Amino acid sequence: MARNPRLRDHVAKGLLDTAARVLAERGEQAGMTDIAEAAGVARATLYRYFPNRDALLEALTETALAELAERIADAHLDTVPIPEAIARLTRAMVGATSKYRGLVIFRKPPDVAKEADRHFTGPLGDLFARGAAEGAFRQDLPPTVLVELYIALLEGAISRVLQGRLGTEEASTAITKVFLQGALNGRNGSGPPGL
Amino acid sequence: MARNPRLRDHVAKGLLDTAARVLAERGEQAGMTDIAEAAGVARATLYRYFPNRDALLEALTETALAELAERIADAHLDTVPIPEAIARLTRAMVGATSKYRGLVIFRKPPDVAKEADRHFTGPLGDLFARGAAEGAFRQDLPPTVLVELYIALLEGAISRVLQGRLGTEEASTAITKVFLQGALNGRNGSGPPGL
Amino acid sequence: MARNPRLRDHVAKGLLDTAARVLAERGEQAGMTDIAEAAGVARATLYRYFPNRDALLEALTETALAELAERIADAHLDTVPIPEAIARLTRAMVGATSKYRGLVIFRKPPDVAKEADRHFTGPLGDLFARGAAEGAFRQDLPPTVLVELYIALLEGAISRVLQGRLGTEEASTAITKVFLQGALNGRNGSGPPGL
Amino acid sequence: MARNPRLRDHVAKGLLDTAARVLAERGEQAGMTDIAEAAGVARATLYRYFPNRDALLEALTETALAELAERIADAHLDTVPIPEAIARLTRAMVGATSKYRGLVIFRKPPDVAKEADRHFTGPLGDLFARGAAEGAFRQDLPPTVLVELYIALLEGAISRVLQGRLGTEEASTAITKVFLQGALNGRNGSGPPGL
DNA sequence: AATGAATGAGGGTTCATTCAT
DNA sequence: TATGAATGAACCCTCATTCAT
Repeated sequence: MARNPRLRDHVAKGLLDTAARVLAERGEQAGMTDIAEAAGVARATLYRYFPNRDALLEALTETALAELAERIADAHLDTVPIPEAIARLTRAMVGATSKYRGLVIFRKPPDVAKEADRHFTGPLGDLFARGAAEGAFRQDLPPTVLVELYIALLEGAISRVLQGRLGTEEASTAITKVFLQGALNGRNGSGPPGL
Repeated sequence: MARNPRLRDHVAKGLLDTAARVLAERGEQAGMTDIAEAAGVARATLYRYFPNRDALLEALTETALAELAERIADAHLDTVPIPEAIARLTRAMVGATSKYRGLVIFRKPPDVAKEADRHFTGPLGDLFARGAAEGAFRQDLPPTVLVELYIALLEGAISRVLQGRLGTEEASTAITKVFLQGALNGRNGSGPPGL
Repeated sequence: MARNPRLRDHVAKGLLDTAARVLAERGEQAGMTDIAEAAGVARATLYRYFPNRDALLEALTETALAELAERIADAHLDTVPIPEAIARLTRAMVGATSKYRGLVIFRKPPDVAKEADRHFTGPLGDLFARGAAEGAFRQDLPPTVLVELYIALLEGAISRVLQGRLGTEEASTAITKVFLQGALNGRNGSGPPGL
Repeated sequence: MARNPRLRDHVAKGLLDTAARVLAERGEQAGMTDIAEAAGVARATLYRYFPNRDALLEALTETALAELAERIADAHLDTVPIPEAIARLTRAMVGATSKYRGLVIFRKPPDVAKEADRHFTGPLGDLFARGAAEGAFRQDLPPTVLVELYIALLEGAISRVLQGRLGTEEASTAITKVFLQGALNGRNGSGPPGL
């Protein structure tokens, strides 16, 4: 009785996990039926935990973003040079998102914008802002565009990881390498340090 | 009666155009009703031309890919150096897709794989194969991965163009620059040294 | 083709008839399923004619009230003395409503108020206003209360007719007699001694 | 343990009170959830006292009718003349029902018939039987019909009281007056001219 | 050939009811 | 005993698809 809320949260988490998996497999058009079925509960039970489909999706997004934020925080991006920071960020995101399927995280911008901005664009924006301030990036493209391209690479990589067309490590390494070489400022002749 | 097939094809083309427009406007969840309505015909008529929704989407993909292939062919990629080829290819793709909305072109991979491979992976694969043969690409990543990343960038760029977050030219230029600097082999003195 | 609208209206009328019957039988909580089933069509077909449950109920009410209004108009209440007018009105209403079940006509006041006022309260109000003006009614009760009681009698009578506990004629006669003797002005020496 | 049944009955009574209140407020479509919530117990607890919704409604009706019967008994209808008896009866019923909301008492006839007949039709039937025997009622309508009309007036009055369209006293007085004048035997020279 | 009409299957949601603690 | 959790059945509604004209 004392850990009733605990239990409840635990079940809810389990349902979210299942939902993540099912949405990843069947696509965003998977129905409540599919999710409930996959979770081994009745549809009505699913509704006990999430009052409607949107609530579930929202909770899913929130969870995914929270996990992501935690990983990003753990990476202490602000204590290392830009290249290393991007390498860490990439690994964090590709790793974290393999579970929550890119499509969920990178869903309709208006829908997630609020939460995403809080958890995600924040740190990422900080990182790129620092890079720009340090003159680490190439000067012929605005940092905002670089951010967009980086996210595009991430999305693509995550999507391919989820499809099994790329391994997690392989994908992380590849986009880190390509993006760093492609985006960093090569003026010091040095180039990014080895990964 | 002799040009019945002609006429039929012509009408089908018109329906596909409408479908492309409606799907672009209303998103992939636009219904047959919307399409038929927008085309000014009855739903049943739409079904006379495309036996079911999937057939329509397939035809749409096919058409889009064909248009794309034409543009790519027109670019004569094989007559110019790799960097220029990639620049042309990028412009062609970003430009072409504005009509058929990325989501249609880059639909569920298993669905489109067949057609895409025929029209699209073909030339694109040729290009990257030539690049690999010429040693134009960095050696620490397999060409297939580079192709994936390139496509990821394209998808992201197109998506952002469609959302109005990036201009067509801006997007083309940016991904060309970043991808080239990031993917090309820097041994010829340019770019940062290999990672 | 020419009588397409005709046909459509005809079918819609049929569905309304069935709906009236089913709602009368199963009560207001009868579902779209019941109605469609009773009409021998698929539920989706029912929705072709009435976009949702409320629309159907509204149409039903409207139809019932229209029929009622027609009957009332035919009765030319303003050409006869009050007692005869009330007798006619009663017959008209009890007769008309046997089909559309009182519950439909006398539904939630806020819901039907608009239409009801237009068709129904109008003539009825006129009649009682005239009666009041002529001094036909007893003076110890306000005419508005008399209207309410009259309607209450009507509702009760109709309900009992629908339940088969009273015959149509029997009910009409009874409430006419009782209401007239009870509501008319007995100044002509009649009426039981005062309470 | 000895007064377990006592306690049980006491709780059940409390639940019925709450149910009466909630049903009066939210209408007959109030759910078990609403009732349990308003009573401050879990839904399952409600089910321990009333095995299902119908049982609860039945118990509610039973209670209401019992209360009614008590009031009627208190009125000692058989000790006063018919007109006074009807006046008392009317006040008793209109007053009593404010709590149990007419809709509960006058529910689907087949459902309540059993109970109603036992508690309610009994005394009321007795009253009208006496009236008929005394020759108090008009002779041109059978007493059974008069009973029906009287109940119809009661229902209507109660309903209007509950809707706030009529005051309790106002309603009681009005239907008493109208019904008496309308139903009593006018042999003493009264009555409106023949229809 | 084109269409209005009809439909079955499914989607989200609610609610009375049962189960297990 | 009281309760939170779980559930199945039903409801309203939509949409891709088929039928008959």
